[in-house]
Amino acid sequence: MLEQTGYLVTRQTDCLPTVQALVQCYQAFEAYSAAHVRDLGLTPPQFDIIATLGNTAGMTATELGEKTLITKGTLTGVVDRLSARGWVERMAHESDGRCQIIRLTQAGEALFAKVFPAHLAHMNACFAGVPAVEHARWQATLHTLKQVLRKGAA
Amino acid sequence: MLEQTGYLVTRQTDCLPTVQALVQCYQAFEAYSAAHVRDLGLTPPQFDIIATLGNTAGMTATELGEKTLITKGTLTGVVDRLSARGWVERMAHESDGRCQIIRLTQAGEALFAKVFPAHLAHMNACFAGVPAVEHARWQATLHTLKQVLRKGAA
DNA sequence: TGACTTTTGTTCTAACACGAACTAAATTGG
DNA sequence: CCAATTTAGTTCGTGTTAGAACAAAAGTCA
Repeated sequence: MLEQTGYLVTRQTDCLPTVQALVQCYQAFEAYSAAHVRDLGLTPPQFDIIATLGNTAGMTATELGEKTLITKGTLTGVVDRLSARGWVERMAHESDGRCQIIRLTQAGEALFAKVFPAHLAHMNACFAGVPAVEHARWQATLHTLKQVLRKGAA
Repeated sequence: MLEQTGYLVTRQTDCLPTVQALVQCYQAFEAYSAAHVRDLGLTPPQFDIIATLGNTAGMTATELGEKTLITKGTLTGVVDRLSARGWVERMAHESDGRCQIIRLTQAGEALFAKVFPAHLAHMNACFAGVPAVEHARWQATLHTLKQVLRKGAA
């Protein structure tokens, strides 16, 4: 059946190999990155939040969720656990009673100063010897592909 | 401090933009794909398993886990739920008492025949008008990047 | 001002994720 | 042939995930 459609409909390039390559690529990254984050004593979302709050004066939960792509329902729990360990704190917003500012504590800043450079070095080690030109090519390709996927979602 | 290292050590290209582009690209795919899978009444892991078992005579849980990249501990639960809905069944392995064969039931085959082509079409719609050459470029780039990330993990 | 709407964050449910501990079945070595 | 090891799958604990329902605070507009 499928073989006979070629001359009737526009031949559709199969996107499966592309999608599979993307998924496998991402999973390779995730495996490499998450293992190290775990060694640092954090979960990937926890690391994301510490990294996002580092070197800032804090931000609202909504803003933090947008930057880390963590939905608000999930964010509550993750922030709860980070707060319980004394790394972040919630503060009332000065003018908007609905908002709260989430920011690193002193201990959180210390943790950030320790784990962020360490993880960056771990990631860079993976890319040792890769020229900047290659990075530029990768980024261009990934941005194009991202646009295609976002366009489809609209 | 960081600005002064340039002449002492090999200049290290920052991999962060590349990694961020990969993550954003994957999340764009995931959002687009998962929304449709959910509309089909399945979760992404459930769809993965149905798709993997389709057009096969079944396979062991270990094999299924390797193909879908679902950890064995997680797989038990996902298969439990699919089994409860009557889409897959567990069968004893003929020679190895530790193994079991997991395969689609009749209802599972019917589900596969319905949802797999539908989801493939949904994905292909996203890539309408993209020439095969572009797909080839994307796949080559993603494979290269995957190799880099896997090499680091070794 | 006061009803309507939007925004913010929490809570809830169902499901997934991973590693570790565990049982049972096979395999290996001596 | 039997003890030690490996492999297959389940169970368990902790944490993440999305979406939906919810309450409180702001904002809108007549």
